[in-house]
Amino acid sequence: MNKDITIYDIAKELNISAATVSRALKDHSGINGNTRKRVVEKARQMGYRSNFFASNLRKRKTNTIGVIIPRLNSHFVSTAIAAMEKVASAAGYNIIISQSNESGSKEIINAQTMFDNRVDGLLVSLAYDTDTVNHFSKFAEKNIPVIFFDRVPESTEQVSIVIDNYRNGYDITKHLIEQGCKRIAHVTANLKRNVYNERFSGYKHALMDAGINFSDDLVFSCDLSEQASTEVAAKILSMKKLPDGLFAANDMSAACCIRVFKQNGLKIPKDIAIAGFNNDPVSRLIEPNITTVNYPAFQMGEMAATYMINHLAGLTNILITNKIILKSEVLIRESSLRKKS
Amino acid sequence: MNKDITIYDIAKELNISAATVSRALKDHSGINGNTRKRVVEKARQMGYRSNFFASNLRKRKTNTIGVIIPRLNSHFVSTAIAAMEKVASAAGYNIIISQSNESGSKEIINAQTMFDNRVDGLLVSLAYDTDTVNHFSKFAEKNIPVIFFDRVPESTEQVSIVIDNYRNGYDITKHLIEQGCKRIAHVTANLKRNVYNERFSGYKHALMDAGINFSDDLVFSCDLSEQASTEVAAKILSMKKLPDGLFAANDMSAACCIRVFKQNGLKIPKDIAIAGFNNDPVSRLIEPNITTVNYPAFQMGEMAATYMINHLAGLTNILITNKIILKSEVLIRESSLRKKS
DNA sequence: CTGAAAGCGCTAACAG
DNA sequence: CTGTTAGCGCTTTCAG
Repeated sequence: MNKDITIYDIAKELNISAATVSRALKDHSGINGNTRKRVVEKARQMGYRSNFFASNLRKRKTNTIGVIIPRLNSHFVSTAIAAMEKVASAAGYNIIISQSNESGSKEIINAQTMFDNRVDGLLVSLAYDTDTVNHFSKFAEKNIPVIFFDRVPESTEQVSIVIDNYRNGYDITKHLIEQGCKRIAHVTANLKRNVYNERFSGYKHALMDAGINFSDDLVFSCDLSEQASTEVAAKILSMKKLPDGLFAANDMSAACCIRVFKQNGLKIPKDIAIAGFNNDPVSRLIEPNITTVNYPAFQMGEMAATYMINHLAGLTNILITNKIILKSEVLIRESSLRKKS
Repeated sequence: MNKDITIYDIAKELNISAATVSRALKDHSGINGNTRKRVVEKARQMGYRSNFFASNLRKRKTNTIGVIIPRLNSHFVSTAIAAMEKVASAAGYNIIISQSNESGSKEIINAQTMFDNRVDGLLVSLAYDTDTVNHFSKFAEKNIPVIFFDRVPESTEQVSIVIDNYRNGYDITKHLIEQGCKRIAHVTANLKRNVYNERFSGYKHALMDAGINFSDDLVFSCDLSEQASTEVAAKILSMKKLPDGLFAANDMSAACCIRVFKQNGLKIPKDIAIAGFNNDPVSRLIEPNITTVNYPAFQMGEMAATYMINHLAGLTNILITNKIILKSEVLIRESSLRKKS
C-alpha cells in the first residue's frame, strides 16, 4: 500500500512551502498565477488527492449535508434525493442519507449520527410516528441549519418546504363531489403528520362546503403499505352501504384499493370514483389511470438543497423564513372521471 | 457558538491523561473498569462527541462504505440500499450513496469522489453505458475492496454478487413456450450489462431448445423507461404479424406494454402472454398481475454489505471470491397463465 | 506574494 | 493499567 501524496511532497518537489501549495490548490486569492499553475500540474502528475479529514479537522467544516428520510423506496423520496444530490455535488457538497424506516426512535439515532458526523446542514422529512422535534434542537444550538421538507413539524419555528396539502385535499375531494359522489371514503395515515392531516382537513371541509355530512365511518387509517391498503379495501367492501367515491392519501394505496374493488366486480369510476396523491408512476400504469396530485418532488429536493447551500454560503439567511409552498395541482384521470367537463 | 468538548477537557476534569480517556471511550481492552465508568459518565455529562475527522485522520480509516448505483428510484435499488444501511449501521459503518444516473461518465466522477472521500470499501452496480471498469482500478491499487452487485462487469477478476439471470431468462421463456407461445418478443436494454445480456441469452437458448427459430425482429432494445417501453409497445403493435408472447427485462417495461396492448383491445394473456422481471410492486398491482422473477433485493444488499464488512474486519477475504449467486425464482401469475398446470 | 509555525482532536507506540 | 510523546495532513495567522 503506497503512501498518499501530501502537500508536503509537492512542496518539496517544487522547493516551495506547503502553505503555498495549499493556497495554490484552493485558488486562494493573491497567489502568483505561475506558481499556481506549477503546483496544480505537479499535483496532478504526482496523483495528489486532498485529505478531507485533515482539511475538515482544521476548518471545522465538513462540506457535507445530511438527509434524513422515512424510506428511500418511494418515488417521491428517491426523486427528491436525486435532485438534492445534483445540486449539492454541483456546489461541492457531499450528501449523506439515512432512513428512519418510519420509526421515530430510529430517527433520533439518525439525527445523533448526523450530529456526530458534523454535517454542515440537515434536510429532514419526518417519520410516521415522530412526536417531537427535540432531537433536532442540538443542531440549532450549534447553529447548524435544519430544513424540513414534505413531512414537516406542526410548530412554526421550523423552516419547511411543502406543497399545499390542504388545498389539494380540498380540490380533489371537490372534484369527486362534482363527479356525483355523495359518500366519499378517505384512506389516510398517521394524522400527526402534516401531509395526512392537511389532506384530511381539506377532505372534510370540501364535504362540508358541499353540504355533505362528514362521517368517521368513512375514514380509514393505515400505513398506506400494499398490505394495509389491501386490508382497508376489504374492509370498505364489507360495509353495509358502499361508498361511491374514495380519496386515498397516496397512489400506492389507491392502486391497491382499485385492484381489490375490481377483483370484486366493481366498476371504476362508475361504482366508486377514486383519487390518489403524488403522481407516482403507478398512477399512470394501472387501469384505470388514477386521478392524483402532481407532486413536484424534484423541485422540492432542488429547492431544499439550494436554500441550504445558499444559506451555508452566507448568501441568504434561510432561518428567517418559515415556510415555502411549492406549486402543485390536481391531475384528473379516468379513475374518477364520470362526466365530460 | 460554544466550543466542542474534547478528550482533553474530560482528561483535565478527571485528572487523567487524554490517552486514557480515548481508551476508555473506545472500550479498549485493559482499562480499569472504574476509570472507564468515570470517563464515560463525565463525557456524557459534558456533552462530549467524538470528532470523526481527527480520528479518521489519525487512523487512516473512515468507517465509511461507498455505494454507487445507477439510480435510487427503482424498487430493487432502494430495497438493496435499505439492507446495506441496516447492516452497515449495525456494524458502526456509515454509507455514502451516489447515483450515476445511468451515465458512465458520471460514474467515473462518482468513483473519484468516493476515492477522495477515502471510503474503506465500495459497493457498485454499473450504469447502462459503462464500458470499462478502469475507474475502479485505483481502489485495487490501494487495497480498497470493491464489490459489484446486480449489474456487474463481464471480467472475472471482480468480486460480484448476482442472481442467475441466464437461468431465469431461460425458465421464464420456457414457461411462455409451455403456455403455447410460438412467437415470443423480448424487450431488453443495453446488452453490455450482464443482467440484460444473460436474460437475453436465456431467452434465445430456451427458444432454440424448443425448436423455435430465433428472430432479431422480435427483439427490442430500449432503456426500459416508461416512455421508451410505451414506444416499443406501439412498435410491436404495428408489426404485420403480432407476437403471441412477450418477455420484458423488467416489470416496469412489461407493465407499460400491457397498458398499451390493452388500450388496443388485446387480451392478456390470451392474445399475448407477458412476463417481466424483478417482482416489483407494480407487477402485483396492475391487471393482470405480471409473471416475473422474484429478485432477492434485500438479501443481495445485505450480503454485499456483510461480506464487505467481514472483509474489512479481517474475518474473511472476499477478494479470493469471484462470484456469489443468490437464489431467485420465476413467479407465475395471470399475465402469462393460459392453462392450468 | 510567500514562508514559518502552530494547532485542529485523536490514537498508537513506547515506556513505565 | 496509565502517561508521554509524536504525529496524521491541512489551513491560517503572522511576519516578512
